Amino acid sequence: MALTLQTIKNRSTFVHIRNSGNFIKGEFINVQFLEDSSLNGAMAVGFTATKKVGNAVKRNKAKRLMRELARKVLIKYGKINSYYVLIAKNSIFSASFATLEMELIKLISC
RNA sequence: UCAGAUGGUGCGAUGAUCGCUUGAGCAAUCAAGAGGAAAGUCCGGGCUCCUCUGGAAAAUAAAACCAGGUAACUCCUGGCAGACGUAAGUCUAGGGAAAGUGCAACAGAAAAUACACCGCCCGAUAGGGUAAGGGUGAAAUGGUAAGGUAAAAGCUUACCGCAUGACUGGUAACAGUUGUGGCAAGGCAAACCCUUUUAGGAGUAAGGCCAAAUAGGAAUAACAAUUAAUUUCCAGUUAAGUUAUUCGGGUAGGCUGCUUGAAACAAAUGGAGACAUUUGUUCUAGAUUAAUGAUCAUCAAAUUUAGCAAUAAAUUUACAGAACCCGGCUUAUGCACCAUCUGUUGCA
RNA sequence: UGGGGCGUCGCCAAGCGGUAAGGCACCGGCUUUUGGAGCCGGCAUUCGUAGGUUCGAAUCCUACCGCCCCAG
Repeated sequence: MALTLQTIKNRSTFVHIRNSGNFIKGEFINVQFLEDSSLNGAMAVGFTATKKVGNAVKRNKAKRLMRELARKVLIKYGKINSYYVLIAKNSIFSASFATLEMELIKLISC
């Protein structure tokens, strides 16, 4: 499977997704989702950890966790030609990795 | 044993699987990959650009016991003085109040030139002498004792304090000894200020290079049946216009700056120490939505729960993430360990 | 990266070396049949935190914490 996972790097695309995409609320992470046919069969992921999550160490840790989740979950279950933005919540550190996986699968599939 | 002082060290280890960043390689793959504070951005430098021929003064800001260390510092080391502590030790913006200006609520007679409010003494009053006694205040113009006097007073003497000359020790700050003076010079300079010393400004988003699209600029050539100016007409010229080519500036973006450096480690030598010198070995992060993670196993540590205990289960560790680079300071920090030292109690 | 400012009662704030003004809100009382309005009284013990200077600090100095603004 030749599915490539791009990362979103521009602020303008983040704003675009936030304005026109869907917002799905979860227990540990929130997801923003937008379908776009101009991606040519790829999938793009962005990660957001605000200052509410904690200091720099905690924000980095949250991003790493979400990156790992994206690699394991989104490649299998995600839709092609779509943007995903994962937003960390404060409770992400209290959950184990397996529960996070289950949560993300549930959020994506609905 | 308990309580403390100073200085220092470490932060999980090993293996497997899946991944991330950089470098090398055609490729397979191989190698490397966060800290003592990376933090706050509080100081000092390197590096780069700007201003200036070079300097000086003013202004502003900072520093302020002595000697040394350092590329430099407001940093560090050693010492001196003062304060605190039973002690080991700790702390100190620690120059100048006799250049000048200013401040001190309330209370108190008086808060700074003691014009004496009460009191004491002389005296018939007027007036004079007197800082010993008022009980205020944070602070009241040397303290105690004796002599002295009308009452008093460094007025005199002794001791203590203070100031100052000389000598001795010390590189010096300073300390000690001894003589002299007879108390003069109250406090606040983290109030203004004075003295001495230091400082040009901006920052790697500095600076350098490459360079789309769009818009605009310049040059050259061509087109003219157009418009305007040259008083009118014709020709010419100039300025507008269109097309083509070229040029440089420059935005997005990219490359560089970027990691070999006052470098790290080890040993020896010098020094009381900070530190310096020599020799050897090593190359040790370079991201830009910003790289170190996830899962499993064993061992080690901590916490919680259950248990009389052995032990079992769960959770993972404190503070915290490089962003041009060094030297410091400050702040945040759990646990374990090491070295030297002090006091107390008990025993010998 | 560099520069500047603020923090005082629940809210808005004055004071800038000598016992922390005021307004709104809140509480109690008076008045009223009741409420409102009015009148009287009450409400700051670490002046963001810690240390220092001083006889004395909200005020001066130093270091932290939080918030806001400006330039690039």
